[in-house]
Amino acid sequence: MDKRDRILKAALELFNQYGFDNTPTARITKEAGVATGTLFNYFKNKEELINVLYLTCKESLTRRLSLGLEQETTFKSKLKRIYINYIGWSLDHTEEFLFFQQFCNASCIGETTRKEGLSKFNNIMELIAEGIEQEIIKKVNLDYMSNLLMGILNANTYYFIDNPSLAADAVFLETSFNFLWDSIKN
Amino acid sequence: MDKRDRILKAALELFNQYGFDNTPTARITKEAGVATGTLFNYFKNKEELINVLYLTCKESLTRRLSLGLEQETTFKSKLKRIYINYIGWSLDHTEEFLFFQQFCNASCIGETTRKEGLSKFNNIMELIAEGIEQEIIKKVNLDYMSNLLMGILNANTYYFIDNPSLAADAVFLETSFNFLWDSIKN
DNA sequence: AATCAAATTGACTAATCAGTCAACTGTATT
DNA sequence: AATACAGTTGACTGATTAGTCAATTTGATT
Repeated sequence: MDKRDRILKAALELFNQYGFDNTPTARITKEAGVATGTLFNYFKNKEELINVLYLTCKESLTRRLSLGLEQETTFKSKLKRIYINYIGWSLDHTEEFLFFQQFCNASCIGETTRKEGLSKFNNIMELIAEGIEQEIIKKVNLDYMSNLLMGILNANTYYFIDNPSLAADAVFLETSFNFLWDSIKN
Repeated sequence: MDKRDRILKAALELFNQYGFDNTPTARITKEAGVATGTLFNYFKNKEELINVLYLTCKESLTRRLSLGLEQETTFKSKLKRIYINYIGWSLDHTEEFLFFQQFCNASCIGETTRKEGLSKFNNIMELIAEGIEQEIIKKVNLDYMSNLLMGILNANTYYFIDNPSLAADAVFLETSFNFLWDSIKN
């Protein structure tokens, strides 16, 4: 792993544990095993570091979300695939998931970064819009629907992270998806 | 309003806007119109200040949640009352709601404070447990259920805060509750 | 071996901030 | 008027930290 990656990895863990402002850059570089100055060779400043981290994580997540999506034929099965991919990614990348939860609304993430991150969800938003149009799910504002879906999704994910053994339990995974589905289905 | 209250109010707004570590105590006292030393007459240190703030807000919320609850007779109507009270409180106390969202898991809130805050929800947890026992709502782990309920509740609340005009719309309020109810009902 | 550029280093600086404390103020009591 | 005292003040201190930069190392090329 090159120095840039080691810095990103150390920053991820330390930002999660201590927060952005309570993590000295000296601590990050020490954890990464490089000199304090090296961080500023790869990143203009501490803010750029966390913004790069944000986009890197988001990209990793969105790649995972579309995995196997083309095989699914119905709206419900597509949504379920996304649901399972989201939880799977979060269990495989717990640090990254928790990083999002903590920093998705933090002011150290710039407006540009946030928008770039959101745009990666465009195709999912389109899928949901279709579901509403075709009256498969309840007819409400798209903003409302996506907001609610994220709320349910994250609540479930937190639970699976706290109880990782349940994630292997296909029955419970199905049950948990039904909480989401029953909420929105027409 | 006495100086203590002015300090709490200023801290609430500034912590929300800039975060705990990015809010100098000097800024809080300036906003409150008192000297920098005065903060430390009322609070041992900056951490005690945010912990007191947390418990003060939580108490205000829990008082509101039980408002008119005794008039409701069925499980569903009780839950709906709590739902409406929660959203109503959050709209009346947006700063306090956002404070919770930002700091409920922050490390500056002590373990003791967090436990004391959680205990205020005990009677609501009991209500939910009854709903499960009586098979009115789906049979799952109480932790899972409360986690999911909070997720749906907060997602809805965020939406109402962003679209305050909708909160006066009784039909939409009903619709939004049905997303929650349909998710959990048996 | 000699040369050069790019990467890396870590001591250092300028700035910031939590909390202290000696001095001051206003009010109550005698 | 004198005394006492709780509340308030804000200049100050010791500690911390983001970012700099001149010196050093590395590794490729001739």
